[in-house]
Amino acid sequence: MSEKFGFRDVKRDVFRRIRSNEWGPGSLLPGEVELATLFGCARATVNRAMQELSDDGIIERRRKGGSRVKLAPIRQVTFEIPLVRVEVEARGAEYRYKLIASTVGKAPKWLQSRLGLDADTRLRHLECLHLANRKPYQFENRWINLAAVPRAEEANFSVTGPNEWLVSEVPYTNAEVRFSATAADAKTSEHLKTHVGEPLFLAERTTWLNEVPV
Amino acid sequence: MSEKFGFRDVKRDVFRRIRSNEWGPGSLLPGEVELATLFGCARATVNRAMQELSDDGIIERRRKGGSRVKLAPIRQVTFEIPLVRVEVEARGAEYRYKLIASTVGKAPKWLQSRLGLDADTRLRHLECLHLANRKPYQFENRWINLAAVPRAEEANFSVTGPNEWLVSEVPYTNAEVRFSATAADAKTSEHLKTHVGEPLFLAERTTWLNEVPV
DNA sequence: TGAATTATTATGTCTATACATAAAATGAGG
DNA sequence: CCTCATTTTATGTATAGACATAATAATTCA
Repeated sequence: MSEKFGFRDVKRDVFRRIRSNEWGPGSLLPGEVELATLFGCARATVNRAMQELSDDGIIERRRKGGSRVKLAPIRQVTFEIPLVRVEVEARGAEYRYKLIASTVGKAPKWLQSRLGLDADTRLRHLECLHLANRKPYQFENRWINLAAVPRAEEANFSVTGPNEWLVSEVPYTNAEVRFSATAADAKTSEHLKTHVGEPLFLAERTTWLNEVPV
Repeated sequence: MSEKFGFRDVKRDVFRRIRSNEWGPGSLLPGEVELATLFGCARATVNRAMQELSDDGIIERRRKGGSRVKLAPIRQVTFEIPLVRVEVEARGAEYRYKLIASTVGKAPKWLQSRLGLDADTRLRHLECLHLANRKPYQFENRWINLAAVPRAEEANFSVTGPNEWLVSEVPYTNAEVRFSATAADAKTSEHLKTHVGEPLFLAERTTWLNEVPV
């Protein structure tokens, strides 16, 4: 017989019908009760399925007036930022890490204004190189706000990179990531990522990753 | 008195405690029943909250053995790919679109192998320019698989860009997006996005976006 | 002792029911 | 015909209770 329909099945099936154009973009699709009887399950089950489809950006829902297929799909992309080490090792390459420079001091002006820091905020500045098979893979240029992460002042980054260190020390950071591609001169081609820290406990991080073309 | 605790409140509060390091990275946090009594709500409510935190990549859950705070936060980033037009207009600039070239023919070899197409798959090739305040903003170089979207053969792209057209015509495409920054010579700096179509009805799309530095 | 079996436990999911809420539809006055 | 109050309706959320499932812990037996 037909097995039980769980919310995953419902979700899958609704999604299938959307893809197959049975329910086209913008069209109003059946109400939860209707779908519930159609699939032979409780409304709550359908609800969860639809909720997730909504979270996934497939459909749009409004009280009274039902759910409709979103006009513009694909608009959100989620992707992961792997640790460099993991990234390198995933390619079967040998990972190496090298600390180039490490200083503690005040923030340069442009950084102050960009992040809204006090003039006398002390930062630790690190420059490190990540290597894959002995060849430069990524250059990491990082400022760590010592007011946010005091322990970073004494940490030893000669073995472990600051990224991995932070990940294991700092609970959570609200990150804002921005990508832009500027014309690449020999040493300055960049993906620029800016992590702006959360108010209370959190790190404010700024990272310039200069990717050397493979 | 204390208002009712909904799953949002639970989620918020648990998240707060994680950020404040009350429950640090890797630590095991209380079970659902415990949290339920703590917040004075049903287990199902807590469950939903935790489920979402899990979806958001904040915590990790395992049957028997509870939920723990993820070691590596921030690893996923979700961002949106806006329509170029919207993006431009959001900056208060005047949007203009211009079709440069439009041909129909077979796929070049490198494209065939990249997407796994038949040798005689017919594609429509478009080159368009998106302008902001009369200045070039983005160059769009797009191939549309006519086997997947037959109607694209007759569509007129002189007024509406192919992206917007597709969005309104094609139900859903499973997209794989890849970014890379190659050294930018005058006309070829690129974000490369590859959309691999879904089996049945879906578009296979390939888009090179050459961003001209502002 | 070690491997196989069973019990325990936390999460995963479904259900029926109830009430809340936002928005559309309706209807009453003006 | 317009405006405002009222009703209707689909989704949003909470709940108790039940069973499923996976993984660990405990126990049994060879």
